[in-house]
Amino acid sequence: MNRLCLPLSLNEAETLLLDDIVQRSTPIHRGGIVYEEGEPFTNLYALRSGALKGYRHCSNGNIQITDFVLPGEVFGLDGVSSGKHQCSVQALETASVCALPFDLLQQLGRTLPILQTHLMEAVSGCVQAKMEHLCLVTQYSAYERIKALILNLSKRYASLGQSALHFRLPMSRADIGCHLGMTIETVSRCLSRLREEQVITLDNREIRILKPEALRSTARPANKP
Amino acid sequence: MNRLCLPLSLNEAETLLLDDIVQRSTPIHRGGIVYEEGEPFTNLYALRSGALKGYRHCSNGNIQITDFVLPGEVFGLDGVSSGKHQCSVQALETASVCALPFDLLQQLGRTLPILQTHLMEAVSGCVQAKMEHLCLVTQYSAYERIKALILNLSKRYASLGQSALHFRLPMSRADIGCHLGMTIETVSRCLSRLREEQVITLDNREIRILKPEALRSTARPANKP
DNA sequence: CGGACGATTGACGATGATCAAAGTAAGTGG
DNA sequence: CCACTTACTTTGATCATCGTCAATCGTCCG
Repeated sequence: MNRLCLPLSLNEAETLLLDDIVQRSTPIHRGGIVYEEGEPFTNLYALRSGALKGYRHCSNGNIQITDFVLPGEVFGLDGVSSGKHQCSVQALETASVCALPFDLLQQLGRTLPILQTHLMEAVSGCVQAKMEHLCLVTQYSAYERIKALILNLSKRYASLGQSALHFRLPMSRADIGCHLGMTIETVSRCLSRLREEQVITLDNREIRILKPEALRSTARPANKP
Repeated sequence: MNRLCLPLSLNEAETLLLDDIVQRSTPIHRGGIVYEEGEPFTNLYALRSGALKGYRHCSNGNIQITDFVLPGEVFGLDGVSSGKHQCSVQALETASVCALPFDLLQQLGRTLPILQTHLMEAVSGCVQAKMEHLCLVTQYSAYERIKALILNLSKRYASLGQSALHFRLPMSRADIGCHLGMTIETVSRCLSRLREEQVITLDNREIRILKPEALRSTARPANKP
């Protein structure tokens, strides 16, 4: 199992143990589904390459994109508690995914306590991220939200060892809008504004960050402090 | 332990077991803190009377009210994963709280599997609620959000055996605004509109629902379906 | 080559934030 | 018990933001 798959600090023996339970899947093409809302929760997953979006049908039937998954990230934690997945996950572009059967992971967790810890941290980080996202969406303007998303992606690409300043947006404007709670037109306008202000250059989905510091939102949120 | 505290279907013997570990606290007055963000997670809590708000400091220092707690509800689940509370909880009015030491709960869970199950369901329900809330905030107009909140409170009061159509809002307009992502003025205006439309009557915080069916948002969300 | 999809841009209007003011409730101290 | 302060709420006027509608353009496919 590649270190890309789970960012754990394991020794070689431990890595081999973990390696045993990893199942590699055939590549999933654009639009392909990894799992769907309501399916029984059996695996955690790690994304090896490509990009995914997690989304959910709200009570009204609307779709809400809850998160984007980049290579090296673990996903599928929705459903640990209920035993059923609460979200669906779909490929934004051709993707390769590792499946980690959860019961085996838990078994392994008994001999490798660090695995348990990492798992817990992952769940907790996931919840925390959701709350930060809620805050972003309720308290910031569309422009600030876009800046935050770009910054977020930038940080995550950087932590994958890729360029923090030059990458390709794997998702459409519609996906961004659905994630941040705004229309595609507003997404497009905000991106154009960032381009005009020479904070970024943008060629379709190819983005280059010119002024990283301008993305760190020093601006106060829409609501009062 | 009162059945109000944990809505579990336990037999008498089991109830007695659980009763042993419950710690009742002295009443907490308006503005009092149950626990704060960052504190180590040691207890689950059940609210016996009064009302609470859960809130969080976002990365920008802003406050986001994540939820309101009504009597009979369990809270404190934030922090199960990380071991530290991710939210703070404060009393909106004089409140009485039961503390359930988590380690004892887990111990008890080994002999009472149903307790484990209920706990898991609680966590999962909590996550689900957060996602519904995200959906509400990103996709609905201020007016719809207010309707949803009233309906939500109504249902919860009903499930406590209180009137679903006549109750007192324990929180200020500012709290509502902070929870739903809008200003106090907009909150007030939406409430006034509901009054004009004779969906509710409202005397300060005393609310009476005249047309419950009008609260069930048949209206499509702000964004496209 | 043409059709479908995605993205951009403009014009317009509705929603909701902001600023301001006044009214109401609640708590405090005499 | 009342005067007074403070906090909370309501309402109005104005303005910015963002959604809607519409047209155009570019890109990716078959």
